[in-house]
Order: sequence, then C-alpha cells, then structure tokens
Amino acid sequence: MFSKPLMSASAKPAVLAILAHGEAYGYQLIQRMKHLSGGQLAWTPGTLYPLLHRLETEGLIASEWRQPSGERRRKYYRLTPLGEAQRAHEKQQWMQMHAVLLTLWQPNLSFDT
Amino acid sequence: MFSKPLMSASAKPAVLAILAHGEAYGYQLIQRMKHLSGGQLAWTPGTLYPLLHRLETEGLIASEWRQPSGERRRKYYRLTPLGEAQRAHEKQQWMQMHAVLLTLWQPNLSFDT
DNA sequence: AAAGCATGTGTCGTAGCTCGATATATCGAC
DNA sequence: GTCGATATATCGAGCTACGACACATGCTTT
Repeated sequence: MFSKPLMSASAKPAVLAILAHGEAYGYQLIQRMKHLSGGQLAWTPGTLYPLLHRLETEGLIASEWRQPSGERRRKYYRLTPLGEAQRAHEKQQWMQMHAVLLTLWQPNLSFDT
Repeated sequence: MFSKPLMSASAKPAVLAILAHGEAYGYQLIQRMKHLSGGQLAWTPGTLYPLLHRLETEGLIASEWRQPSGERRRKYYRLTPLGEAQRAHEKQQWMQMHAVLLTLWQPNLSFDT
C-alpha cells in the first residue's frame, strides 16, 4: 500500500483527472482508482468524501443528486471550469516535482555545495 | 511554489535521495534542494529539522556533530543501511504512483465502471 | 422472509504533518 | 559595531488521512 503522504499528494490530482474524463459519483471514484492501480490504491470513504466536499467548497467540482427509479441515490460530480484549470495546474506541479526527484535519483549526481 | 501535500510527499524521498550521494548537513540540504529545483522547492527550517529528527529516530539516517576550527558547528547526516533500503522503497512507491497518474492523464482513457 | 453482502454517502476523533514565527549562536563583510 | 548569511532548534496553529462508526438500499441466497 501507499504511504499516507503519497496518498495525500495524489488524491486531489487523481480525482480531478478522473472527472476530466466525465462525471462520476463517489463510490465509483473509489472503484475506478482501485481498479486502475491494480488494487493498490484503495481510498476509504473517510478519505474520499471529505475531499469531495472540500473540492466542491473550493468551486473545483459541482454535484448533483440523482435517483433513477429502482436504483440507489447517487451524487454525481463533474469538473467546473475552475476545476479544469486546477487539474492542469496539479498535473504541472506533479510533473515538476517528478523531474526534481528524477534528478536526485541519477546515479552520478554532483552538487555545487 | 509547491502545494503542501506535494512538499509532504516528496520531502522524505528527496532527503534520502540526496544523502545517498554522500553525507550532508541540514542547511546544506535546504540549499541543494533550492538549487536543484530552480528556486522553487524551498524547505523551511521548521519543516526540515523535525523531519531529520524523525528519520534519525526511525534509524534511517545517522548524525555526527563536527566543528572544524574557525567554522560553525554542523550536524552531518548519512544514510544507514536501513535508510538505503527505505530510499529504494520510497523511489519505487513514487514511480508506481506516477504510473497511475500518467494513466489517468491519458487523453482517451476508458473505465470499466 | 430473513439474513448477508455489495452498494452508496456521511461524520467523528485521533494522530500526524507543515510551516510561520521565534530563539540562539557564529562568521565575514563593510 | 552592525548587518546579513550561516546553522540548528522548538512551538503552536491549522490542516489532513483514515479507522471506526452510522445509516439506508438493492440483490441474492437460504
């Protein structure tokens, strides 16, 4: 399993990235991440739902209750324009940090100081 | 600047990665990261020193005070064998999370559910 | 029909973390 | 002597993850 800091850093970009492919509800987000990560990244309800509420408060996502007849009620989330901008920003930040780490992981790295 | 969660997730792997290239002291670690990231990743003392103390408590790094004549005293840190193993583990974890995010960032991703 | 399980959303409390602020001390430059 | 860079350290406010718990519904099995 992944460490807590890594879960923390990836949750927001991951949720925004999934929603960029189309609307989804909370439980579905948990399933999709679990499937995509080969069962390794398992969000718990206590992690995901507060996060979704925070993202909605920040105006990055918007929600809508739906209850088709004969089905359970679900709260569907979709990206707002602000959320789409934030999604791109999160990706750029991650890639930048990734580049720094790749540099550090070079075998023959030399420092100025 | 980087977000707090991203700082949090990268700090431990980054410190272990730098120390894998040789011993260093706290202030030097701050400078090296700042330089390597083009000034974007700036650890504050309040972030780095408690982290170093935690890593030492966990047995991942070991410290030694030094004070050459005419210089300020410095506490030099080096990786322990346990720390080297943890460094490799942190790298593997990061790369795995990176792979998941890359998948999510694919333009034409389709989900089963 | 009753029991069990997956589905679906939610909150609470504990524990852990970052980081701004603050403290202390030394060295070199002007 | 004063200032800024060097060097290490702690404290407290604020935020977060996540296990535990709560509650409700739909489907399947006995």
